[in-house]
Amino acid sequence: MRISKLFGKTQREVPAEAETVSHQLLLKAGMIYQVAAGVYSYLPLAWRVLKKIENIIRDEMDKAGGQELMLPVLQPIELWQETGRDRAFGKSLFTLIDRKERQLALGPTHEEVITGLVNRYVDSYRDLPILLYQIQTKFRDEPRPRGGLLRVREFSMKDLYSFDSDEEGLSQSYNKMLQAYENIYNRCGLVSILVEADSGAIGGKDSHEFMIFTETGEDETVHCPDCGYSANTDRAQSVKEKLAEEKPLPIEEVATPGVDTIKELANFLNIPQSRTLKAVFYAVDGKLIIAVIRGDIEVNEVKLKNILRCVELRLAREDEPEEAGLIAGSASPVGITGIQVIADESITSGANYVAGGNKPDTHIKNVNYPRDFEADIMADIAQAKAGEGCPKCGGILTSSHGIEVGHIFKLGTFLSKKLGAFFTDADGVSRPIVMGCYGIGLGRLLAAAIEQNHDDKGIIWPMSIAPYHIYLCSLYMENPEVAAAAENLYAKLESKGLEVLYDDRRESPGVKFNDADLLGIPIRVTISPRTLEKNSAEIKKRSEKKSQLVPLEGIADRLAGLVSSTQVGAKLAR
RNA sequence: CGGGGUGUAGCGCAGUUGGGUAGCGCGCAGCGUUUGGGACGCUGAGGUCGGAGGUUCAAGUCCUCUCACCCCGACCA
Repeated sequence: MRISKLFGKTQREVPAEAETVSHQLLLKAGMIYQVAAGVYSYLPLAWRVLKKIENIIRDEMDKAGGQELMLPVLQPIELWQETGRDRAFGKSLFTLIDRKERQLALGPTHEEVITGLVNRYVDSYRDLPILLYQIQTKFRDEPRPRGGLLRVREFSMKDLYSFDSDEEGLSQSYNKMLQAYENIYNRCGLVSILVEADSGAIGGKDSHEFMIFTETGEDETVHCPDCGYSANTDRAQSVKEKLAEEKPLPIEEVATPGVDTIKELANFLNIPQSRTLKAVFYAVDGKLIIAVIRGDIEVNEVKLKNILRCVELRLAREDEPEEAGLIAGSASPVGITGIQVIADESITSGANYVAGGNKPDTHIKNVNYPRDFEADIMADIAQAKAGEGCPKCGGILTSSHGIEVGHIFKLGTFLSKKLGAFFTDADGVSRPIVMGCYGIGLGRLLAAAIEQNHDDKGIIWPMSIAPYHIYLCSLYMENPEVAAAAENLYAKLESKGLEVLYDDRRESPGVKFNDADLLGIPIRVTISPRTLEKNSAEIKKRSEKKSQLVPLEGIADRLAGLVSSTQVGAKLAR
């Protein structure tokens, strides 16, 4: 491809609104164009990258035994109502009304549709297992699109669905996908890590995410350097600081004027925050509840939501506890009735906590569970954080930010039961199909690749997903010898099947070199009067500082070798 | 939805306080001189100042309403 003909230009300046590196570089390189919030056009360079990623994914899915098919974006809303996932997705579901006044959803994912399809064609255990996948556009009306391609409302995604006759089969399918995903990230030149995850609106039991660590990642994970335990903080467990056991003392009121946060309370009484009990109010599907947890620990809302099996969970507004007759700032479950109390397991150890007095400017000392209050539900609703103990081995957890580039789920049978997808087993008994699903967002993967592979000059594409292999940079195109040599080499490289981006513009060297660095093509070949004096061209890898002068004689073969030898990228970390 | 912010030429911004002929840099077009790390000179094109309503002799600037986009929280590939 000649740059003089390429649609899209690099830009010197980039809109101030772009904050993440990948967003800035994609805009600066002229690879994407924003049409609306979370909606982008891909220009040719970005599209080439996306197709390369897609082909790697397709290849690995096929190798794992997947069969590709195509499913509709338009889906009747009834299908979503049948599984109840219209409520789980809530406002994220794009819906529209057709001319006959029927409500349709734009598919945010395709479990419902594919299960219906499988139901029609699978009758017997002999038809199982089966792995089906599609790579296509999905729609989610995200509350807040952000970070360029990292979080958008319309995006290309690969989803594979597995259908097995039992849990054992599901595990096998799951492991196949696990391996395929590792291969995908590896081939895309990305270092990813597998972490335990929450399944969210998709539903199901076990799920894992593949994370790419970056400074700007929106997900937080904890991990244990000792045993390798890794989990998204959405679901991570941890061993909290242990408190000394004490003999329970009698309850005692204490005046605490002007104190209404845990921090103030601890300071006021000169005790650690871990000796206090915190009461957090949530509105759960319109109803008020209290979450009780040790003062030094945060409530994990994902865990809480899962336990309550609710659709909407949010922190209560300030006026809501008051309306219920509760004193925000001095609230506790002690002596409270008529409101659901969910307590964290952390409060079962330790003793003689300080809790709210349910009266203004008053707290109570020596509160002990279960002596002084009851919990309707006792569960782990604690947020894990770095420095706490590993739940598996007791090591010290660390944490890091990352981008979720893949998510796999063991769905089990809840969708097949709801949608009536049953098969007949070897004993002639009708059973629900055991399902799994496995997703990768292509655009996000593209953005993550940039997040992980760039420097202050621009992108550094891994060879396997680079839009082109070679940036052919000819300096002083008006010099006929340069032009002739460059054209000659361009033709030769293309004839060898190499993908060449040929900078044939009459621009100054500075412009060309800067664009080459920005666009991040893995290998740069420069031809100029200077190199031609020695019958040579200069070869430089984008990822390295040094360059070398190479004779034009045989250079095409040499470059072909260089391209194939740099195909495979980083190894997967686990 | 809650909080914060921004809308002026394709892009980056100034001008708004205190109303008075719409500006700068980049980019774009033409000519010339240059050029191994974002060159220089001259000439030129390009703007419903996000939109609607209002105040005023006069509105980018003041008032009201509204829309879009970005950032922080709840959601996800």
